[in-house]
Amino acid sequence: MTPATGERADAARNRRAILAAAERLLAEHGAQHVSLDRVAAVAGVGKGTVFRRFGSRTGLFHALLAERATRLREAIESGPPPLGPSAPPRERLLAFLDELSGLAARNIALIAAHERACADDKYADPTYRRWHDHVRALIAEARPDADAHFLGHILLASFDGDLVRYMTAQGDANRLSRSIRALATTLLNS
Amino acid sequence: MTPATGERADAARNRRAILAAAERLLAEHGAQHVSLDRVAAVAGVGKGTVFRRFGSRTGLFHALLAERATRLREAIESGPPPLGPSAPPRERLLAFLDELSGLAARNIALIAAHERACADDKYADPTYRRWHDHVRALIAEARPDADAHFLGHILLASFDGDLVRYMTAQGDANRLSRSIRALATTLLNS
DNA sequence: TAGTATGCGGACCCATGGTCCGTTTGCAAC
DNA sequence: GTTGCAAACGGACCATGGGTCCGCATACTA
Repeated sequence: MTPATGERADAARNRRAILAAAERLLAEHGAQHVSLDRVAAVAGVGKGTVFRRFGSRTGLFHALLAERATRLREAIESGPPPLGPSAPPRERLLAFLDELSGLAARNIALIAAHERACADDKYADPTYRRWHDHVRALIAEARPDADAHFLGHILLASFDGDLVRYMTAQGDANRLSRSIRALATTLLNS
Repeated sequence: MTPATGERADAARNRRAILAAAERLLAEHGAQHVSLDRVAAVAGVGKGTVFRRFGSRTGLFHALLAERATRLREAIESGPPPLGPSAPPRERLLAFLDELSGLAARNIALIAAHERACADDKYADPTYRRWHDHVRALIAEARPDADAHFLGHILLASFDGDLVRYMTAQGDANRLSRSIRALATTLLNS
């Protein structure tokens, strides 16, 4: 994230190393066993460097998630339909949820780590807010009578770490996205 | 919870004191500032006693929640309709969700504390499992075609600590239960 | 090549969950 | 009462992990 134009060469190198290390530890051990000490060690930098770069544990995981979500964000903001602005809200919402399903399924450990890093006041997390704003706006457009704010949170709850883990652990790789589609369709069509 | 017939008098007294202390701290400070040291201090017992009684932080909050949920559990298992077994699934589910809304609204801090205590593998928590089993069975009965397991988790996600806090912080005391009713109705009738 | 802002790293601090064990105490048998 | 002991107590102690600090190193600039 944030290439920060004026960044010194060693700083940039370390930033990449830290992100890569966190990613690797997340993949190897669960979300729960990634301490910043270990991240620093694996990245080959001091602990202080991690904090200077990312401010906190929360900041680190947010950066990691934001990096992963960049493409999706761009597609939503200015891409072609069905993700982009020109598609009708129903299709756009379904397309967005599909993409998010894939993202979540591919990054289970990251989602879980990010979740617990944001445990108090998860609604404050920028990525979550962006997603929620998007979903809420689409719901409000498609169904002006509903509590779009509430339903937005509910739809995004489909990507809760435990739920994604459960839904993808059954050998049926598409169950998650299928069930979410069904849910969203129901909510939009009723 | 668990009166444990053979329990010594001092043990019983301390158990009650600990639960009361936890409850009080939860109410006074947020869910995040309740350390077991403080609970022990406020209860007027040693830290070891807290752990001997409840095993862990998770165990303590589970006991607290279970205590609060006892009445609801009994009503579901053997009470009169609409909560009890003799009511039709639709009404039964709506009644259950209503009760849970009230419970959640009255115990926001506890819900939040319990949530983070069960952060890894929340589906392992006995109270959550009981609720989910109940909801899932009712959904499956009313709508055999749906992914009842998934929808059960989604419905229960309505009682996420942050969401409850948000929904009740707007001055409109009934928004939570209204929106959940609407959601459940939609899911059951589609 | 020298000067400076930027970055580095790891020792350090502290909060907190969890353990351990010597001491105390409730309870029951006599 | 007295006594014996299982049960419970409590708080010192440990390990972990997030976060801070500051003297030292180094990438850039003129």
